[in-house]
Amino acid sequence: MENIKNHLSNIVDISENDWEIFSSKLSKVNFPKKGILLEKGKIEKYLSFIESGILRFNIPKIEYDFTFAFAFENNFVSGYDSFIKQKPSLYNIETITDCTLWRVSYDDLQNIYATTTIGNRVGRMIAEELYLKKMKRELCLLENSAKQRYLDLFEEQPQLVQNIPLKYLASYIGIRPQSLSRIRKQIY
Amino acid sequence: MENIKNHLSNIVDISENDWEIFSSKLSKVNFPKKGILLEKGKIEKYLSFIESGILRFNIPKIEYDFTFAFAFENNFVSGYDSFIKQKPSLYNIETITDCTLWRVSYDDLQNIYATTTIGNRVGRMIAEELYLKKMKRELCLLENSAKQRYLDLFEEQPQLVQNIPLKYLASYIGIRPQSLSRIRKQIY
DNA sequence: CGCCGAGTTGAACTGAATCAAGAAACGTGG
DNA sequence: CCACGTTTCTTGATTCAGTTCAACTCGGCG
Repeated sequence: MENIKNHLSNIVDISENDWEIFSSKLSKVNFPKKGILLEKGKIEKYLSFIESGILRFNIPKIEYDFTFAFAFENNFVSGYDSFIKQKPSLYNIETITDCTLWRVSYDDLQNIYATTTIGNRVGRMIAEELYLKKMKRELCLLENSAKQRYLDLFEEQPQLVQNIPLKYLASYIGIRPQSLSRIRKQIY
Repeated sequence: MENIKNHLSNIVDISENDWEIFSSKLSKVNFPKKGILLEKGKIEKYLSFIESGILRFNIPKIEYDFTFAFAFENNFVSGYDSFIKQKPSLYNIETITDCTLWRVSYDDLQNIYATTTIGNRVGRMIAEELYLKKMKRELCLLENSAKQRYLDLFEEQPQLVQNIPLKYLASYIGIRPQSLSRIRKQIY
């Protein structure tokens, strides 16, 4: 829980009082490996902070299971578009490893938004943070080759990439598992 | 200015009073075609709403000028990452056509954030909106072929795409101008 | 032990990049 | 308002990265 505070403090000053209000609504949850946090078609009820573990965002397609994002320790995770609009999610979120999360429900968060200033600040900061991440990714997808994207990911999350099956990584990078296998071979 | 209110009303209820506070800080600016809103290396001072016109986000590279995003009428535009962190921007924002904008300065916005609830709500909503757009784009870049991305863009912004030079579009779609030229040929 | 999903490897194919040259459109100054 | 230079667009030939289809290996698990 201390990690969440640190994480938020990096972006904005939070008074003890504000932190009390926010943190009182957080509850701890454990998910086993391959657990489903959010199912396609369902509405996201939570905004979660990852204490430990790795998750993936995926679209279960007819042809193949398509992974387009990951979430790691000490970050927020949510089917944020579904969460914001409270409409059915277009994708699943599932755990790749065992996970421990701290989460706040939509209703509680709306309550915090409505009754406190810090709520909206925190909400804004989280949205901004997620935006920056997507922005970075957009540039990465446009500018870099598949090989470079793999190397980048590896550099950012070295120890974690080891734990993710190749096929998920391939899909995230935007190529086929066969191609990533060849790229790996070419690197080592 | 009424457009901004409508735009925001679509996402959240704003009281007349809140609107007064927010709108009092907005000022109108005109930019000619090829005008520079934000220069790489400078810090973004404004969050702007586009009353009319089209803009592009670009990175001036050694090899070639790289356009990675556009902004259209009735949307917010800002070097948002630079704006949020008040750090030098990694890219330019320039106008493709003549533009009329309504903008609020960083300081005024921080002031609104600090003194009102609606400020943070609006800020949160804008960040969320930008995030949703990037999210959509991420999926588009990963799932679709260059041809499909072009058709998508064309469908979304038909009359506007006409006004954008091919080379900017190509770069946005993630291919070379030559390739887009061939794709166009293939379509018509 | 045998199965199954994950990863590797090969060969043929395809979409897009690159290099290069010419045509069209555009802007500026005379 | 035309002439010129510059930028943008088109088209061709070649190369390359990544796809597809297919066969095979490896490791884990019932």
